Amino acid sequence: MSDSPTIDQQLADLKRGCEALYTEDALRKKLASGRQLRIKLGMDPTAPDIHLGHTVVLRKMRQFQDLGHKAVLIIGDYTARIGDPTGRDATRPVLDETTIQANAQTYLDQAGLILDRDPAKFEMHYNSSWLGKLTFADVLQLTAQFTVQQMLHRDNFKKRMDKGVEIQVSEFMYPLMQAYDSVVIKADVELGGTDQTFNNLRGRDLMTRHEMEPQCVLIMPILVGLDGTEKMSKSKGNYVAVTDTPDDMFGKIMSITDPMMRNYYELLTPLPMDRITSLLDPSLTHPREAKDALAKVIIEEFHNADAANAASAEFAKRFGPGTDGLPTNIETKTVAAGDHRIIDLLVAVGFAASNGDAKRLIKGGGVKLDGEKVSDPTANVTVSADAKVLQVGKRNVCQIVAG
RNA sequence: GGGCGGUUGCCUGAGCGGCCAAAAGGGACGGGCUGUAAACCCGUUGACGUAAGUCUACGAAGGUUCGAAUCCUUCACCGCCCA
Repeated sequence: MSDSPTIDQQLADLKRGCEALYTEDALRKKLASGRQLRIKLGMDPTAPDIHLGHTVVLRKMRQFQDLGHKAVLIIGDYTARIGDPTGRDATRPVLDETTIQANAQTYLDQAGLILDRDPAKFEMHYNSSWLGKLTFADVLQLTAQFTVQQMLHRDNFKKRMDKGVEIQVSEFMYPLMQAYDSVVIKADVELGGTDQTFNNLRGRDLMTRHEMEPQCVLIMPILVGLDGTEKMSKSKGNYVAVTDTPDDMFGKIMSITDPMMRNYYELLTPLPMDRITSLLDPSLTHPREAKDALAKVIIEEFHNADAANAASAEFAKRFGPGTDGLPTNIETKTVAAGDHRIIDLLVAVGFAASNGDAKRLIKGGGVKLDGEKVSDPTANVTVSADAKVLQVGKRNVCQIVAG
């Protein structure tokens, strides 16, 4: 960021938000060496949609890049054949080649929103390019560097043993392969989430055995999802995708709880800590404002400042006091002209999952037509060229036109 | 190979042969209060039907019953114990 921060400053910045660092002294030494460090980040090409949770570690990578170091992205296309046992209590299904390629590309596109793709600071490799060339003898040699005890020590293997859930022998290979990646690309630092600790530390072991300077391992915490309890993940639906629209991002971020703001600020924004502290002090900043600022900073990163401001304004217009609650751009749905039952319209525009659902919404008092609450589930609506505004709750609004 | 126990709605989980579309909690959704925050309060939560009601659902397939999520048989998967 500034001209040339001291090593201590650099170290402090890099440690921000981080959960664990193996080891601080080693990293200091590497930073002090003055050479461009090779920062490794492995990517499992199974989940193509990047969300804020993934960006925690990507942002850390970007920090290294900004200090002049090189991001070395490993697309684990070969490791994906096994499936990372991490965080699983069952074996993962194996992906086919085409899917892996497509996912890797998507990942790259989206990670590019955060990483600096300047070739001087960025490298990408598919680990199939070296893992695929190993002979059986090579693999044997590799396996000899690790022990079964070491593997069984690992938490999730242990759990699966206890529960009697099968563990394929091949799954033991996953950490080995990942460790081998570090050897091949001569990593100085490997980044990962807490769930990667075991794998990343194996990289240190293996490098030591290869008489290399072992990589440092920088572990970032897992970002908690919008619900405030589970980790952010696509399957939980508690995520903000980097490809979300500014309005969506804004709305989602505004819905997090106040206590979560600290975590999000620290892990998802570049703001200095003292600034964050004052934003989070309710006597200095109203929590709503702090959240608004948080949302804007995050949106700026994936879109731009104008989009962020627009999203904020739009949000205020829709949900602020003294407004009609209607979005600026109301989505238009076309329906055949003539009379329709209100419940059919609700289903047709996707606001209700079924007729029964539509009736329930009406009975619950959640449906409005042109601003008027609808209370009769059997009501009919005449659709013509004049747009009628249909609302369910505060979030779902569209206008209906004959078409 | 033998013995025992389990498999229920989005999830957890209770379910005397009829009163079970299935308790309870969670989640989700709608309403209230707000800062679309949290907490809290209220309501809803299989499909179709204005409704009466009909249909589909309790691992799978058969069977016994006027009637089965509940009983029997076989199968599948899981757990525990013995060899």
